[in-house]
Formats: sequence, structure tokens, C-alpha cells
Amino acid sequence: MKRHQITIVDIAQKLNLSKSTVSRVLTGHPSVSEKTRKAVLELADQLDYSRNMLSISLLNKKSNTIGIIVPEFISSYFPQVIMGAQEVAAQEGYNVIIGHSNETYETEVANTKLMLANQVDGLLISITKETRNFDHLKVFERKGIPIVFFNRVCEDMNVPKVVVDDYEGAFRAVEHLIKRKKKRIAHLAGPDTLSISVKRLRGYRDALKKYNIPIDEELIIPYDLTIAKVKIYVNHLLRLDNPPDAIFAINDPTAIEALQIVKKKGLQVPRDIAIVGFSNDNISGLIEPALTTVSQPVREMGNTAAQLLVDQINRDISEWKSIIRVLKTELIVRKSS
Amino acid sequence: MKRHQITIVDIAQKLNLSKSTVSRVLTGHPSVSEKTRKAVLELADQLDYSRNMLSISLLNKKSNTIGIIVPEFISSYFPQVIMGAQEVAAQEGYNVIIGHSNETYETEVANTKLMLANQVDGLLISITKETRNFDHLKVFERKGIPIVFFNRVCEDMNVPKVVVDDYEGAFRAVEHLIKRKKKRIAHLAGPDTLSISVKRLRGYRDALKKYNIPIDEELIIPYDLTIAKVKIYVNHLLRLDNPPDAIFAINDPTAIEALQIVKKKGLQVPRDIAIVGFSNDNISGLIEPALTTVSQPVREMGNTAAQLLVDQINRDISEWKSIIRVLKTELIVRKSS
DNA sequence: CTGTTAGCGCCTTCAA
DNA sequence: TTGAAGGCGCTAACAG
Repeated sequence: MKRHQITIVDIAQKLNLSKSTVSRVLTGHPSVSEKTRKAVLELADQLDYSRNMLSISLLNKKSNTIGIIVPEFISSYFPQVIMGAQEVAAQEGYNVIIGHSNETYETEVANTKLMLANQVDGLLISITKETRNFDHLKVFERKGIPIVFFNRVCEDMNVPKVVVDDYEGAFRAVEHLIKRKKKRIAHLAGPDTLSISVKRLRGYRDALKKYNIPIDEELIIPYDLTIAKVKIYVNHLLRLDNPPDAIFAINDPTAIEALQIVKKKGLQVPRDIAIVGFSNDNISGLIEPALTTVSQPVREMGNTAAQLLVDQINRDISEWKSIIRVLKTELIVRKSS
Repeated sequence: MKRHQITIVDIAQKLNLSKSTVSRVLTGHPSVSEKTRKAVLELADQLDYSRNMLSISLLNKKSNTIGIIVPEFISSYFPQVIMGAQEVAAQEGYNVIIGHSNETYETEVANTKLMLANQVDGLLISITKETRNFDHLKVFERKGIPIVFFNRVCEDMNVPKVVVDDYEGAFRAVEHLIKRKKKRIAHLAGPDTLSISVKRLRGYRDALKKYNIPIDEELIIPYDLTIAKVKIYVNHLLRLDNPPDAIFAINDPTAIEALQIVKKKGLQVPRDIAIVGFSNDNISGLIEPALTTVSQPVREMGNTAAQLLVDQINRDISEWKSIIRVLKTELIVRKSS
């Protein structure tokens, strides 16, 4: 059961040296003779010696690990962000441990505790749709562990955030539908706990206002992002006395689901009803008809978030910044509108 | 720069107790009076005390962390497997750190070194298409750290493996094409370093043999899974004097790419040329025409692999098993064939 | 250039 | 029921 680990002591003994000398070689310290250096390196290699990061982390009070907590893994969105973050992290010498909150507040809290116990040097997080209380995150601040939010942020906390211009993206999407002569544009919105929902909804409203199209509250349906429910809402919309001729969905999975349902009903997209999503998931260009959507620089979001976090880690706590980085979206017009 | 961490000592001092007593409370040791127990727990909670797993890991020579190394993050395949593995790992009390080898042997080796340095208790790995040398993995065996392969395995190593019945899946897929009256079935195969390529190719060959269809080597194209190259091969196939009337692709990304190319040429799918993939990526049912493919239980693969690994970790090294778990595939017939 | 010492935070003996 | 001491593997002083 117990494994034997090769340690510095083993090497030191075989070479008749002191631990510290061996350590010096391994850390690249200059003041050590070429001869011993070579001997140590050789033996280390031969023994498959590997420095125990655990002890180093303990000693330095720095684990060189960052945590990432994401709410879901269903769409390709978060995996891609993680990839982007990983890229930068690896480059900067950080390991990544991943937490999955499964859109549940309790799981998110449990995850943060794990991250703390594992002594992460910083945390990247996108909150669940349920999260309204942020005490579990404030602990990090108190402990001097920097946090960076991405995508789904907590507006009240004064820490760096990486988001996209949700308002603008939504505005453009709806404007586009208006220019396509659509008069009754529905919005499948997200829960109002998420700032992305709020901002996209505002973009939707303002676009309609700008073009003097009356806002019909009946056409705005906030939902909890449980894909299975989309069917209910779309059916409801279609049965309205005055049904919509377009749907702007909070995200691509929602839009795609809506599209499938509308197609099954025998309606023509975009003629009878146009559909626009948000995010440009990697499937969106391949479905039939291809989905018009607002693309986000997903990988870049990961990169940026990780970079901001590393910057915070390297800064003294007294100099923490709370930058908000807003990444540009782009409207990608395809066949569904 | 230096953060202050709350430690057992802090708690002990404030309560006028010894470190060991506090530790006993925290570890749930029984021999401690109810009064002190309560006091400690209360103060700990109040101070946001969190046990330092680093030091515990160091002490126990057990990190409660497993590593997962995957070759790519492009398709939804590996993220899903990781999710599955995470599920089980979390349940069994293990953290997960993820490595991304980017289909490069060197990166894979670097990743394994990182895993070792971080004292993982076990490793889950799917190798790159380049990996022919396995010394970097044998180190784990020598150190007594169990490995479990999944999907892309090393046949020569005597450790647990989780795969799907690639041969059978491929056989069925090709048989299906034959029953659709296809006579010239091409195969876009994977590199022969990967056992999945070899087995799927064998399934392809045997299916043709069974139905007395001559095998035309010209129609078998092994490639390196670089999606961009699919175009070259498909064009090549279509320009043949006697072009294929069906393509069986090693995986779904390849099949989907082939489908796009074929469609752009103005050919009818499946009438002019049928296409079948392998994996049932989550896009495959949504593209037009929907892709016929061999589905794998992806999440289950992650579950199984993680479970096997945890079992190995809990076993004495002398009792390591080398089970090969073969998961069932299922042919999903859709519009592309 | 090399060795000695102390200690990161924790748990597990052993002794009281 | 509690306390004291030792050590996991490593590095950073402080000495020579």
C-alpha cells in the first residue's frame, strides 16, 4: 500500500552530500560545483526523481494552482473557456483544478471549500443561476486569495470581471430582426439573477424602443435555462392570438431547441418565424437552417480571465484592481433569420 | 504579498489548548471532551478555518488527487469523458487535475511529469496519436502509481483499460451500408498507432469480406485526424475513376467534415454517397442530413475508468488487476445513410 | 562551494 | 482526556 518515494535525502546519501547541496542543484542555485551538479542531475534522472510539489507548496505558502468553477458542462461554452484559461495558466506555471457546480448553489459552496482546502492561489468563477448569496466568495477576499469572475458575474463584488458586451450584442441581434421586417419579436430570456440575462433583456428592449416597436410583455419569457422547458414556452408563444414572427433566445442551446420545435410544427424558418441565438456554439453553423447568433470570443474570455487572475496573484493585496474587461461580440447572420 | 493563513496553532492559542487536541477535534477523533470539541468547532467556523490539504497530503503521502490526460478538446468527446470521471472521483473524495497533450508526444510527457510532481494518486490517460514510446508511463508503474487507459490505449501495458467494442461497432456500421446497397464503401481511417483505428479498420474489412465485397485498398485512407486534411482525401476519393458510393469515417468530426464537402460538391447524401461516423457527438443529430453514427457511452466511459482507477489505488500494488472493460456501442441510423 | 538548522501545517505516536 | 515530540519533503537562512 505505501509507496516509496525517492527524495532528496536518497540522492544526498548515495552521493555523500548534504540535502541542501542537492536541493541547490535542483533549484538551479548557482553556487555549486559543476562536478556535483552533474552527479546529482544524473542520479536524479536515473532514479526518476521528481520534486514533490506538495512540500514546496507548503513551504512557500503557494500552490501554483488556480481553481476554476463553472456552472455547467452541457454546451461547448465552458469547456472552451476552461481550455483558454488552461492555456494561459500552463504558460504562467499554474496548474488548474476544475469544479463543477452543476447550477446548484450548494455544490458551488462545496466546491469553493474544496478549493480553499487545496490552497488555490486564485479562483476563476462563473456563478450558478441560483447564486444570490456571496459569502462563500467573500471568504476568499478575506483570506487574500484573488477572484476573477467571467461570463456570469456578481455585480456587487469589487473584483476583476470578464464579460462580453451583452447589451450591445442583444441590441444588434434584435435590430437585425427588425430590419428583416419582423414585427413581433419574442425573447426567451434567462433568470434575472444572472446579469447576462438582465443586460441582454435591456438590449432587446432598447432595440425595440429605438424602432418604435411596442414592447409586449407577453412575448418576454424569462426561464431557468432548463432546456427541457423550452418546448413549453415555444408552444405557448405559438398558440398566442397574435404569435411572434421571431424569437431572440438568451443562448444557442435555447435557440437550437426552439428551432427544432418550430420545425417539427411545420413552420418555415425564417419565413414564418426567425430565430436568433447568442454565443455561437460550435454546432450552430451546422444545423439546418444554420443559426444566426451573436458570437463571443470564448477562448479569449478564458485567456483574459486567467491573465487577470495571475496578475492579481502577483500583485500585493493592497494593489488589487477591479478591472472589468468587456470583450466584443459579433453578429453572425446565417439562414435562420 | 504573503497571506496569513489560519492554522491549528491559532485556534489552539486562543483556546489555551494544545495543537494535538485541536487536531483531534478536526479529525473527528473521539477522545475529546464535548466542551472543548464545541469550542474548537465554533472558533474554527468563525475564523473561516480550512484544513490545509497540502500538509495532510504530504503527511499521508496521499494527495487524493487523480490526473487525467487527454489528447484534444476539440470535439465534445473528451470533455464528456472527463465529466464522467469527475463525477465518480468527486464521489470517492478525489480531486481531478487535467492535462491536455494537444496530440503531441512531448506535451504528453511534460504532462505526466507534472502529474508526478503533483503527487497524483493515479492517472487516467488517453494517449496522443503520436505516442509510440511508453517510458513516461512505465515510470508510474515503477513508482506504484496506478494507471488506467481509456479510449486510446497502449496494448502492451498490463493495466486496466476501458474501451468500446470498436471492431463490432465498425462492423455493424459497414454492414448497414452494405444493406443499403452500397457497393464501394470508402474508409477514412485513423493513424495505425491508435488501436481504435486498427480495430475499426478490421471491422470494416471483415464486414466487406462477410458479404463478399472485394476490398479495394484505394478506398482505405488512413490519416492523422487533422480535420483540415479531410477535404484533400474526400476530393481525391471523388475524383477516382470508380468513386465510392459511401464513406465510413473513423469518427464524427471527420464524417461531418466529409459531409459538408460532399454537399458543397452538389452531391446528394445519402443517394449519391452515404456517410457514417463514429461516436455520436452531440452535433451529429442536428446537422442536415442528420448523421448516421455509432454511439458510445461516453460519460459511462469516464465513470468506469475513474472507478477502476480508484479501485486500483485502494488495492495493494501486488494485487493490481489488468481488467479490460469493453463498453457496448450502438448503431444510430439517421438520414445520412 | 558546502553543511547545519529550523520550520511550512498537520497528524500520530508516546507519555502523563 | 490532554500534552509534547517527531517527522512528511523541501528550502532558506546562517555558518563555515
